[in-house]
Amino acid sequence: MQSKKRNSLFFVDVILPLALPKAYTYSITPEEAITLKPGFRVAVPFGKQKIYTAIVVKIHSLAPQTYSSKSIAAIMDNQPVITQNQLEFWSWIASYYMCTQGEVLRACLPSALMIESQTLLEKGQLKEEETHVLNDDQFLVFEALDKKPLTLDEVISIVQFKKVMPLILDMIEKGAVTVKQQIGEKFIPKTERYIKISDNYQKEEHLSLLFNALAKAPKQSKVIMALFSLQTKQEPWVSVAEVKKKTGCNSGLIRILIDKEWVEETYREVTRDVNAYPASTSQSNPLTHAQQIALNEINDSWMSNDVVLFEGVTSSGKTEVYIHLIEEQLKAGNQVLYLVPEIVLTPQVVSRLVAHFGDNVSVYHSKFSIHERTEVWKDVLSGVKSKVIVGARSALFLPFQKLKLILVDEEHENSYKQFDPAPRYHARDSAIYLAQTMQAKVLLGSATPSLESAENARNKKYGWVKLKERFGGVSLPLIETIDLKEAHRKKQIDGMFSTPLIEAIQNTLALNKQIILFQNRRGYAPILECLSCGHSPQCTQCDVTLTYHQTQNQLRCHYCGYHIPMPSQCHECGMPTLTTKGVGTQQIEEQVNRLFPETQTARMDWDSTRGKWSFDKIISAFSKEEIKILIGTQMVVKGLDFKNVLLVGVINADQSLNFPDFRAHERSFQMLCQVAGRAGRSDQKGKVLIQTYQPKHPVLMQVKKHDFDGLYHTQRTERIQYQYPPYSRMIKVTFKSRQIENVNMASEWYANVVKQSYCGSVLGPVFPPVSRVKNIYIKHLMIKADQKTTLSNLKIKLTKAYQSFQSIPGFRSTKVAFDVDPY
DNA sequence: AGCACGCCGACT
DNA sequence: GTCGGCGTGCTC
Repeated sequence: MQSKKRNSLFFVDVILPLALPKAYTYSITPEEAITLKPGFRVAVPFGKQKIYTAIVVKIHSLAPQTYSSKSIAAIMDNQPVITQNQLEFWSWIASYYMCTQGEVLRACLPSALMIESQTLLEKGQLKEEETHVLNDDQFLVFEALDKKPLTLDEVISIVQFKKVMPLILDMIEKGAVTVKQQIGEKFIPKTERYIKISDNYQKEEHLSLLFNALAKAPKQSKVIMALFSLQTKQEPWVSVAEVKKKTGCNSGLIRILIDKEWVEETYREVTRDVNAYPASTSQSNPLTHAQQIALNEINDSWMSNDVVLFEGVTSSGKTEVYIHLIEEQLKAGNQVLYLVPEIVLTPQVVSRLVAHFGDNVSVYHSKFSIHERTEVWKDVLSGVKSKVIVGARSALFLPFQKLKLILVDEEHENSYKQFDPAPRYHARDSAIYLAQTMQAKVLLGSATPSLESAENARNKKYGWVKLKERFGGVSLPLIETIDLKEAHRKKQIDGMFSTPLIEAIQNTLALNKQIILFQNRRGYAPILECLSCGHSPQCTQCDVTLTYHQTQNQLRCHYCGYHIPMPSQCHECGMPTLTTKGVGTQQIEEQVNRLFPETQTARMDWDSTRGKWSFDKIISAFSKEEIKILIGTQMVVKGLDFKNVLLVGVINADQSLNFPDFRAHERSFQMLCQVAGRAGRSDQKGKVLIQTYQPKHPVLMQVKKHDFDGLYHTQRTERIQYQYPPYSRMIKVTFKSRQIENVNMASEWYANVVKQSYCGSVLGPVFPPVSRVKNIYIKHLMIKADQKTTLSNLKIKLTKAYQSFQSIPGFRSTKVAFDVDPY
């Protein structure tokens, strides 16, 4: 041990993927000191047993004075996988959002690049006859992988020595080993359904039997005929999509044929690279006059501003302008980052980009498999492929080389903010910082900008370009409110549907047009209630009422996944008088099916669309007009472009307007405008009906007039008056502990310390609406930095207070988390 | 984040 | 008398 210390002249400081406040120092050999540079990955022993992948940030020869350093286990790269620019970006994120660099590292590196002790290794593609490329130890491991996947520790016990990292890395290189998918991010291959005529009926003579049986079912025989004509000798299977296209039949009909065993079904995997996104049918449109002007204005504005706010009403063709901007950058050989709020919700955007830029486009999203993500990471790093990255917020962390443009689409969306775990960053704000460090330009696009961005544009901090004309001169939809109070009084209501809405749906169906019904999810999950005693079943581990899930006939907890079968009588009083209360999309779908039994409907929310491909299925069915009425939450309104939708119904606007949050009005406006934008994207003037108990609400009046400026001015006045962002800055501090007394004491103590050192406002601590999750109690403290105090000053004070907090025994078991700009 | 060490309650 | 709960401290 001693000899190690004496011999070491060279050291590396590394970031470990843990919530540790500082870098750790390891010793390296002179040869390693020549090889290593900042941005290299090294495997390091940490603690008694663990091995982690760490990132080198500094190479130096300052021997640590207070401890003796360990030496690294292995160098994992031939060249840096993290750029210098990224390291600087990490450190900014960590300090701005008050977290550790390790947490940032964890959030941004694809896990395949982060092998550690518990990572599972699997047998790779390498064939038995090619195993001569492996040495004896490697062969031993290779064989052991036959039985089961191994962890690094298990590999160590097989080969009987500790430094297995070089060995494993070499095996990965040779294809003998791959990193196993982690639980929770299972690779779900995209599948497509195929059917064929059952083997029993394939022979001529049996086929006639089949047709006889189907004599009275012309639709069914049409499908059989189609199958017969589409199948070939080599390929009896025909894709369901093709059959549907040819015969216009629906899934129900095919189901019947399968149930009768005349037809068999199977699912086949479809390759899932970016090009699997269907190339868009829309051709590259030359810019309209208005778009061309906007494009010029954006370019002009970039001369004097790094950030430009691009306010374009829905259907004004913002994407077309983006495409031209991207084109300019590609010609110059630069990289472009196109941020979208939720990648699953934007297959149409991806399709259009692929149609224009082909192989240059890569998609990056945390839902992708680790292998796909690693692929994109390496492509971006090489700077050769992947020139245009379409991604959700985490795409910000890719190793860009020549990033010169960042597009932030739907800039106002709150899904750009990460809430948990750390780093709790805002992708829009972080993008602006990142762009600065790379001399890149930023374009913030939105139909309804956030108040922050609008304010920055007004103050000339950002450029401001507006595109008010809808593409092809499509007129804005007519927006009307329906007074639910009056409807109740006149008894013009059936469940959640007022008579005017029902009539509008009927009229739209008669025109053979489509309808979207929108239900805001917030506060509207159905719960179970006993009519006799008023009891509602609660989660045993969280402070929430269980919600009713019809599909599984279960009561579930949204926070921890706890679930029980639907009870038949009340647990409290034993009476069988249980009813469901609250209206979710499920209930609306039931009512729609009752009111319009002949109509094809579909429901789309986070429960009904697990995984990204079921979402695609609903979308494609709706765009092919197999579905007439689409019922859904927030996700139906995002980035979807349906030509045939003429009516949008908002079931209830109130719960969003009345939400207790200073952003409720801004959010409601943005949401309703976005919903409204789905109506009438084609030739005909669309219609939007909003059911509400407050038809005179100022926000609804502004929505009706498409009056963003009006909203902006009323909101601005309000925010200045009450000192809400952007006229103050906020930091939320969260306290968590198993013991309720601990959270109470710890949070009170901390609040007092902050109050003494700071004269701004400290709100709380308070229990949040859900104050216990998985048996852990939670308390929140809000701290406002007014204009006198800078945000960084406040952060310093909060950190100091936290340091004294940590020195108090008894508080150590209470976890503290900071959320800067918690919006 | 893990993991070991250490001090208090319910079991053989 | 031990097993095991989780509070505390440390990891280069």
